[in-house]
Amino acid sequence: MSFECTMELALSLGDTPKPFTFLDKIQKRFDKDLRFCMALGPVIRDENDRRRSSILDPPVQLDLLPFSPVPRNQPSSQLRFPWLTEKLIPAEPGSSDGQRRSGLYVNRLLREAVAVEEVEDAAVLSSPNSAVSSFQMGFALYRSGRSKRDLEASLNEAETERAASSRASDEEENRLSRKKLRLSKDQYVFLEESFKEHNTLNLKQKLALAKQLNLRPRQVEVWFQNRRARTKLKQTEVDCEYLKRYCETLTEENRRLQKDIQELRAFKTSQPFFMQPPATTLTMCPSCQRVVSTSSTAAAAEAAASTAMPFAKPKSYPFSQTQVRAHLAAS
DNA sequence: GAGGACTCCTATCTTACATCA
DNA sequence: ATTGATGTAAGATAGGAGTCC
Repeated sequence: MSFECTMELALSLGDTPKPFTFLDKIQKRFDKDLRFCMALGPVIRDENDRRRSSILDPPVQLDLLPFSPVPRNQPSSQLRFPWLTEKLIPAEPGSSDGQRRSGLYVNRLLREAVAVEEVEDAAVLSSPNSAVSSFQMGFALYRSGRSKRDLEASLNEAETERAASSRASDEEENRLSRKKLRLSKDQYVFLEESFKEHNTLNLKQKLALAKQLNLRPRQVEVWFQNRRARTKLKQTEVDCEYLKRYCETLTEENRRLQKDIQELRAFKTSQPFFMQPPATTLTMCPSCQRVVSTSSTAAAAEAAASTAMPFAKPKSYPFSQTQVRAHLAAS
């Protein structure tokens, strides 16, 4: 049960808040178990506004002043405002902490209102905040003793009534705009197939796809964006794994070559007069099993030493992904 | 060159859903 | 069988950068 009334909007600034006169009037007129509710809703001026109101209603209602538990002599500035508890209105997706704590998400309502227009004319709006220009602030009293659950239930009830009187498409859009979309399997498969063909869309393709899948163009656009981002992420993970394995292979190879160098040096020291290096030495890469010719053993040793720390100071990655994969596949 | 429209990328939030104790 | 906690995948948003006109 609610009571509509006209009242003064009192603001108290500074350190010595004065008691609001309308509080006395209210408490004399009604029983003491009252609450004060402020509502934020759309101005309904014409049929378009009325259609929008099916999305925007019920107005955001804020339970401001719990009269009964607060002693009369307590300064109103010390009242705890319930919208700071984050309970009355759910957090807005993507909002900053500051916005989230405020619990009042006008932008959300604005966007939801815009969503209706977007569906109606398939226009892609780049600035969703521009469509709804004005709100009216309404004040109402309602009897306390009702929990927030009751309040929400009554809001839902009111919303149901309003929704029933609005167009079916609005109702559907209202539901969709509040619930997260889950693509059907068919939609998903179709989008996947499209993505395989081309992972970016031009405007024409996007509109065609949206029409075919009964989605909004923006939804198709977002799906492709997310798909690209997650494909890239997975590819990065795969590449990272490849590089890790390649690095391990090189490290092992380097360790073995260092050991060979030590053995050759030891051999050279023990038999200096018989150490006549051949003009050409054939060596085999242990990973890819390719035979490599070098002009001398010393050159081979030098070449081996130069690969000792291939990732120590990389200026840039020296191999293409294809080369790395071919190398790993061969090994 | 300035500015608007548009797209893409990236980071992040939010929600639906699955899994498990 | 149910339920709450938790993790993950995916839809959605915001903001910055680049491009085109």
